[in-house]
Order: sequence, then structure tokens, then C-alpha cells
Amino acid sequence: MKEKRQTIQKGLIWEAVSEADNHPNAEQIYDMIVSKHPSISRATVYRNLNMLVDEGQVKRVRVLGGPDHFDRTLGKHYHIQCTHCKQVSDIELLEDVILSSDNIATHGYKVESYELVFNGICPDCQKKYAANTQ
Amino acid sequence: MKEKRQTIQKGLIWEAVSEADNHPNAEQIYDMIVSKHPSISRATVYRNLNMLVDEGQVKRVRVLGGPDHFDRTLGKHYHIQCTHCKQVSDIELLEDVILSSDNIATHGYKVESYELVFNGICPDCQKKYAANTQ
DNA sequence: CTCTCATATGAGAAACGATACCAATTAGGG
DNA sequence: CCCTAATTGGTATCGTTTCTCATATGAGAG
Repeated sequence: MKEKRQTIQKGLIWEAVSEADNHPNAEQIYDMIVSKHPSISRATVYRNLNMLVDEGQVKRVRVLGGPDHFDRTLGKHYHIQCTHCKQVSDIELLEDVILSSDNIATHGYKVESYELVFNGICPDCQKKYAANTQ
Repeated sequence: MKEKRQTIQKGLIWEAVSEADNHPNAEQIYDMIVSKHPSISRATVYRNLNMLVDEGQVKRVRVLGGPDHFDRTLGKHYHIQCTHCKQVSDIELLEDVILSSDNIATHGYKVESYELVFNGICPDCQKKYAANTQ
């Protein structure tokens, strides 16, 4: 029974996500790899990212109205995206949001999950805005 | 000073959102209008939906990994999307989630907003699943 | 070590949602 | 009833992602 081969591309993609500390998106991961392995295809990056997410090795960070980002940190935490530079960062809730099912009027829905995404301005962009008025 | 003309297209689009009780997306709104006004263009639907959102006349409901939906209900509430049929419905939190800034470790970010989107299975799809095993 | 073949890759096309562009139309003030 | 800037319809383009398919390759069998 042959399945799930270990390829050098998959290794490189996992490595890229693991080394990045900035929640890269697929394009950024492609850019990180293409210098070492110029023949890699975008399709391969997307395919393997999906596999790695399915296998639970990396986490997909969806944001609103933009490409998915990918996270090496697997534990439960939330994310904030800079409205200017689109960078994604971790964000922690000191007191976790508890959304128990008896706090939701579901109108017959069976609630499976929720996603909580923050938007804001990152430290770098705050500085830029302070310096010059744009 | 000429600005913000009232066009029949804009009227039809507002009407469609107002009459729909199912948080339609742009394509569904286009479908609703095209029977009465066959010459309308998708571009006009997108343009006017953006205008109506800017003017505060309808609310944009972003979901993760799918087209935006539009809501005639303007007050603060949340949404749930069916993972099967992609239908969007209102959902109310009996006790509102309070995300005060001193409950968030922001790592230097200036938090502006957050979006909370639920996923689940709608009543119709629950029935379908109960009936036949897929 | 080689053969085999199912799985993965690379390259490009296509899907999909949304926006940009531009010539033609039109709302609505004068 | 004009005039003209705002809006429209049609199409091209964009950004992100998936699909297709011929070629290449990992890894188990011999």
C-alpha cells in the first residue's frame, strides 16, 4: 500500500512555515523556497500546505478578504491582522472567550465552531503614521 | 453640485437586499434582479452594494473563504454560516462577548475591531443528513 | 540494485469573487 | 429642454486558489 510520500518539496514547505515567525501566506512561502529550489511550482506549495493542514502539522489562519496565512504554532490562540501592511500576528486573550452553547440563540443551527479575527495597526505601521502623515 | 444620483438599478438592489430574508450574496442579488431588469450588469450590483454599505444602508457580512453576503438588519449581531449549503443566518449572543482592551495581549498592536463568525449546520441540512447518510 | 507504478510535481489553464476600465447612457440641476 | 458629471453595461483584469495532465519520482517488491 503506497501512500503519502515524503518529497523534498513538502519538506521545504514545512521548513519554511516552521522557520517563519510572521505567519506567511502561500505566496510568501513560495518566495522563501524558490531561491533554494527554483523549479518549485505554486501549485505544489498550495497542495502541500493543504496536506500539512489536514495532517495537523500547520495551522491555517483565515483572514477576511485576503489570502490564507499559515502558522507553525498549533495551540489555540487568536490572530490580529494589520489593516495597513496585512501582516498577521498572534494575539492572546488573557481571559478566554467562552461561547457556551447556552449563550447562543442558534435558531436551530448546530454550532460547530467559530472564528475570531482581530484587526488593528501593527507597531511598525503606527510608527510610520506618526512620522509622516501617510 | 451634482452627486449621488438615485438610479433605478440602485433602487432595485436596495429592494432586493431588503426583501431577502436569507442574507444573499452579490450573485444571488444579481439573480433576483435580472428577471425584472435583464440588462443589469454584475459590475453595477457590486458597485451599488459597496455604495449602500458605505452609506450605512446595508451591512456587509464577511465570511471566511467565500463571497460577501449582505444584510438588511443594521443593528449589532453576529452570523453563522452553514458549512454545507453556505447559507448565512443571524445568531444572537444572549450575553454579549466583551473584549475589553485590557483582556488582550496585543503585542504592541492598536486593536481596531474584531469579527466573530460562527460555523455550523442549518436546520435544513441537519434534516437532509438525518434522512440519507450524505 | 533495479523495476514498477501509484503518488507527487511543474506548468499552465481555469474557477471564482471582485475591481478597473471605458465608451455610452442618464439623472437631475440650471 | 440642455448640459454634464455621475452611473451604467460590457469586458478585461486582478488576486487567490484549484484543476488538469503529461512527466518525474519515492519507496516497496523482487
